[in-house]
Amino acid sequence: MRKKIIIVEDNKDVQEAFKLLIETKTNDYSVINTYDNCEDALSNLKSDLPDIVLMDIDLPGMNGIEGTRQIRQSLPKTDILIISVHENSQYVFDALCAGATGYITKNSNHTQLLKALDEVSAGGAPMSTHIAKLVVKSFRRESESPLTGRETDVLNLLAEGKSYMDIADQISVSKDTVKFHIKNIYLKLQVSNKIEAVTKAKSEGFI
Amino acid sequence: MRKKIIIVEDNKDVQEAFKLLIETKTNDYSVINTYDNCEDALSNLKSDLPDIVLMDIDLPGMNGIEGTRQIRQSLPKTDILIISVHENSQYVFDALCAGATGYITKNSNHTQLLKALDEVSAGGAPMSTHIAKLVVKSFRRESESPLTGRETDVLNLLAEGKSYMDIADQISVSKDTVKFHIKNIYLKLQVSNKIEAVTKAKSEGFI
DNA sequence: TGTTGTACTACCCATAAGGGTAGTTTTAAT
DNA sequence: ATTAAAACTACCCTTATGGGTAGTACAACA
Repeated sequence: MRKKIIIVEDNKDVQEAFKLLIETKTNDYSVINTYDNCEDALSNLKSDLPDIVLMDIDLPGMNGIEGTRQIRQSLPKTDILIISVHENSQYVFDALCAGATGYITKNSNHTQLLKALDEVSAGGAPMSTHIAKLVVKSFRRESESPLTGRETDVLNLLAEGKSYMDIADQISVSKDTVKFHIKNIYLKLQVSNKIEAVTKAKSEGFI
Repeated sequence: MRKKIIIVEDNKDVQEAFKLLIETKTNDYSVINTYDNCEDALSNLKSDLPDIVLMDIDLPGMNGIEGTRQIRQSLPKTDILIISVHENSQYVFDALCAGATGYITKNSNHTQLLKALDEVSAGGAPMSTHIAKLVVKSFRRESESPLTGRETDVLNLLAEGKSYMDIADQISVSKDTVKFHIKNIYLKLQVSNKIEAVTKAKSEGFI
């Protein structure tokens, strides 16, 4: 049985192009409905029961990211493939955080789009090279923290404005130990005071 | 002589609708060119020499906000009126920061659009009620800072990780004066150390 | 004219913070 | 069993920080 697809896209031409492409070039998918806004798509969701949603981001009314969030809540097993003109990191991360399965750009060619559908069906997460780089970079950053667990704890408390003594009490070690950790934090972050350490750690995503 | 208008809008229908509206309903404006992306508009800017640019935000390639910035640089006296579907604060502020003269939403009716053009010509800054509220709110927040100018300067330097001495040198006052300002900052923000002061001031938008 | 807000200077004092050095213990990997 | 990293404790010393108090100078405002 063919996988059911719905398209949420406010540009009629793009909508038709995708539909035509999917209906003619493959036998594995069938576009059962198209919508030009999230609201309409959501109200028919329970009757459509799509396997895959092709979702635009810039939509009148509710945007595609919020739409993604709501579809996810309603049908957690449905895959949502974002097809957007935006390649900036914020959109990509927001979309992925909202529960999008993949994120490809509108300038992708036909082969790439169909490949993306197959990837989604196979449990993959298709995204363009550029997008993939952004995502990889974000993950690398998260795991790249040079700080040990303890140091991260200390730095978080420092960021709250706590004194060495406060921190010592809170994590049940001596004041000198806190000092020791902070000295190491400064070394690793190449800074020499609390403010710089907190600012740098925040900007690098360590805390 | 009629004011020269160019339209930057990727949707042909909207483009045509605006053009028709302006050409038929008024004698004060004339649409001399339409573009569906910023790049094309920019390359003809010096020959078009428009008085007013009607600018969409979601455009293929360069977005309308960046486009606004570049048109401003090239023709500072040209007014740019953003016509967008987005009503969220970030877009509005980014657009206004980029140098947009006004910001109206696409669901504005014909009368409102023409009124906006007249307002722009008269040196005004047309925006919908909702948008205006956002802007007003942002200004209220900005002027709500309890800190004096000097205190704000000091706090900004403090936020960079500078010591009292560093700050004193930088703003050419004594270390004790810096201390004095910082004491007042702590009082006003109800905090008792640098980190808390910086964190609070940042979250409240004072720095 | 006097008041108020802002900016500034100058002390005192106790504690916090930053930097150096020297170790022990725990835990995880080889 | 050995090593290495992480976590921890302790001491020294100097400077930075924060809090208190007491003033002066100047411009805006009533």
